[in-house]
Amino acid sequence: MISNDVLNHSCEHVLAAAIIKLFPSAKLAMGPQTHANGFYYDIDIEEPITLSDLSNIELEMRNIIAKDIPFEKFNVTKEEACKIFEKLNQDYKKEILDWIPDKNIILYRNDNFIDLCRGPHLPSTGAIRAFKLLNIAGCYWRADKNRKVLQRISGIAFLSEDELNLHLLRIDEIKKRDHRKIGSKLNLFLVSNPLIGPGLITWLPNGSLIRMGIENFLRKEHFENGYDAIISPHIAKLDLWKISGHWEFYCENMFSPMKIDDQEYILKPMNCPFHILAYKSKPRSYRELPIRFCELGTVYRYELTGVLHGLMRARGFTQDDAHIFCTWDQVDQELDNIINFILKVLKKFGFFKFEINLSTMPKKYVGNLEHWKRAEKSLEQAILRHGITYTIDTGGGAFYGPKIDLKLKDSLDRSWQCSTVQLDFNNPERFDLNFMNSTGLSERPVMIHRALLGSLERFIGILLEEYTGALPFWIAPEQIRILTIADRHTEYAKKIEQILIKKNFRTKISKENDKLGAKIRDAQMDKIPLMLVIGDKEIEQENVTIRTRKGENLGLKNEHELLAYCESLM
RNA sequence: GCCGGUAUAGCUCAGUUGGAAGAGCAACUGAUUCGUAAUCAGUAGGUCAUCAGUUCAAAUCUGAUUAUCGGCUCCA
Repeated sequence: MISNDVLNHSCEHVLAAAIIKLFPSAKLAMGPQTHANGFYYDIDIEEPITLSDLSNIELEMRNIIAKDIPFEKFNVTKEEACKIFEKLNQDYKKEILDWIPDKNIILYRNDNFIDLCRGPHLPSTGAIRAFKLLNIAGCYWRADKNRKVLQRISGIAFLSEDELNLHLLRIDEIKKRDHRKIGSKLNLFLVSNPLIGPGLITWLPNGSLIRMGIENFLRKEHFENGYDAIISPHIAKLDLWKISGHWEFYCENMFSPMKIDDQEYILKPMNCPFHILAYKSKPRSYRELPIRFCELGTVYRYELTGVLHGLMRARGFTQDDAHIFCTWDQVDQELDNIINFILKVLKKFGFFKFEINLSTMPKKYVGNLEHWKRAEKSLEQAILRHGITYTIDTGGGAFYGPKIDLKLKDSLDRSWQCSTVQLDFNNPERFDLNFMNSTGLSERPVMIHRALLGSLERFIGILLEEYTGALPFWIAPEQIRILTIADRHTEYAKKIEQILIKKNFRTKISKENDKLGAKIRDAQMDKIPLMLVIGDKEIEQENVTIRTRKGENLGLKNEHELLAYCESLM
């Protein structure tokens, strides 16, 4: 059984050999196989490679594969390797040799192409059955922006044409589902208006309905789970961010201060300081704990223009944020509640597969070590109690405490990080938070930051891609469209519309002077979950005919049956 | 921010060697009153992203700016 890693790795050597043949002056940098089933090679080459060059390179690669050249492994000393790459004029390889501690170096050879490589490889190039070059990109040597920009050619290899085609279909499917395309087709949001600015989102009526639907759902759930609401401003004095430590540790993600009345203010990158001050607004007793403050808080973070991506990565976004203030004894129970809450909410949106990442103390951190260890342990045990598989990201925590991130898996098997739970014993310290314990002594509470969906914008992006815009009934901006056969049916249609609106369903009457077929087509294109057809027959029997987005005709229903059916979809 | 693409009507896109700005859909107007994915006809819609430059002549060539897309974590 040949692993994908070995296959991709070998294909990458074929790519390098092809490039050297076509561009003899090219200097090869590095070319590992990627995590996502593929390979790339970074090369330093004078002339820019364009997409049209890829087919030539592919052609040369096919030649090499057709010749079925064996991969020969051989050992040399570092000095010998250095001489070989000197002769081949491969400076980057010589640099890589410097980082390798071993005295003996493994090289691989195909024909007259030699590369520095640990292997393993396929026996020969002929074993590569299917591959494709996908992309060209620029990137820095060793990801260091002070060093030379190289050209990266990336591609993918498989053991069979079928697998390759499946993969290409998947790439196609991902492109088709791009939330930015769906968003503009369905008039959901503006994200690229040059007068508003990059990474800033304006919700159009239908998009606003989706967002408000989610917000209403979240509010209801939070109140049922013992949270209290906070509403905080979008800017605050720089001093606040100095106390919280953000100005010191997070300033590269914050927008520059603005001057108001000789004081410096900052657009908020987080909601927590406001919730902390809300906690501090009066003396607290142990009887009040845990205190759970929630807010759909819009935050602004500076992101490099190059990393902005529709709703998925924006400069202004709204978090379903909450901060829980509790005693150390209450932490475990609270963590359990939060994980249950997260799973419940994500399942409501149709996500059932998850992964968890536990991120531990980073190099840049505040607080004492003992608290860090205790907090990391609490988080780990909370995960274990829920039996979800998890991985540990050493050093990936926030500067003020460790965290767990929950990723959901979508139907194309992509994972998205949404939920996050962070323990914080630093801010209570910084802001001098207290409560009176049962023995009359002042004690310091622990703080838990958590978000369920993360950013509403991003989550809606994920939903749109998951459902290709055809959102479930309960969250669809327009749930029901009423289609009349002829003008004389409009009056009855309006009556049905009023009945539905009174029950809080979102519905519209199709206004076009079109045939039924055209109205159905429009509704299908607009991804409306339910259509009600009204003609002579329906009016006569005081019924409507229900047609679903999937094309099912559910037949005639009276008012009561219609409402019951709609209710069942909520 | 950096590297490389891209920018033409609301949307999807044509536009040849530099020589009069195009189509389909959407919109609007009129006719049609129709039973489960497109009725017909007509009208209107543009500083070819912006600003400079080359040229007798620029959507087309050059430069800058803006926006946008793909990358910039994986260590032989």
